[in-house]
Amino acid sequence: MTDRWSDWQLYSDWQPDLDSFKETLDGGQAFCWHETDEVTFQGVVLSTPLRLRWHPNKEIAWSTTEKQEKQAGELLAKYLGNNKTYRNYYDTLPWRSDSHLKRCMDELPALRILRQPHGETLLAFLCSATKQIVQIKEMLNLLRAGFGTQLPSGHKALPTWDQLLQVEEAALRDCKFGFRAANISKTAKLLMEGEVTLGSITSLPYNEAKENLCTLPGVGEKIADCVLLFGYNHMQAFPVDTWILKVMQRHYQLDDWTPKKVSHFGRKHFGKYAGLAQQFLFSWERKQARK
DNA sequence: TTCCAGGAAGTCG
DNA sequence: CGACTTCATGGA
Repeated sequence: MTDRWSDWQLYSDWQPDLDSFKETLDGGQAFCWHETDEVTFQGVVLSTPLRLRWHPNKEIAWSTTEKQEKQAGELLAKYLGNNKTYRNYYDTLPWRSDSHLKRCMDELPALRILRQPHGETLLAFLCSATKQIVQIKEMLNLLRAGFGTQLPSGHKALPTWDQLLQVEEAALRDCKFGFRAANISKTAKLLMEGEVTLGSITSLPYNEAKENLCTLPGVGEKIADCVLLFGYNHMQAFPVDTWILKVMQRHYQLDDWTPKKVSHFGRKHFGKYAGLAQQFLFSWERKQARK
């Protein structure tokens, strides 16, 4: 690594507490961040190496490698969002009438939904099926190390979907992808053929975008919702995984509901920013389990 | 050892 | 439609 990092700069549109900072970056939305010390994360988004550091006055500082400051600043503005948007999101969620949601929001008062690059989000969540977060990170790190593009700074970018076309399925299995390898290879071909493209989904409303994503092998409702929420900024998407099923059973008395019904309930009950509510519930439940 | 992990898709009744 | 299997791999 020939890290030559720029000076730290202030990110003025987010003042999180430490827990919200950590949970947002490394709580199961993104898998590219690793802690370098108690208050600092390092990662590579597309071809931009980044460091983010939390300060006790709740200011966030960032730095990138030299000559990338401009593109890094623009990327972060989209990736992390801004105070004005989130004041509206928080205010719109039904915490006034939902005491469990309020409890979850009080615990992580500055939690945000990342807005990640489309291709990287799809790739990550195709890896996510019946894997723990640490394992998803390992798979993606192996892929990055083996098949990613070398950056001038010495870091590596994740392979793009075009590049994944050149990666044999067996090589993916060597990166511990298991049965997910075939889905990645088939998806790479389908995206190349152009019936569904990551760009064409951008302009579609939530339901149509979800239908399109679900035509890709290995993408069902849950993974589609994750990609739409964490990549396409569809805040009404309500991913239902095993944790959320547990949450809705324990705290909302939805016993024996199917994931499809729970997803529908979530969008109705929590409203147009249901995906943010989902992340509060998800993070809180996981934190309880760790205790 | 057994169970489960930010599931999806195929089969069977 | 719903219930059950299989898919690979490793953590708890």
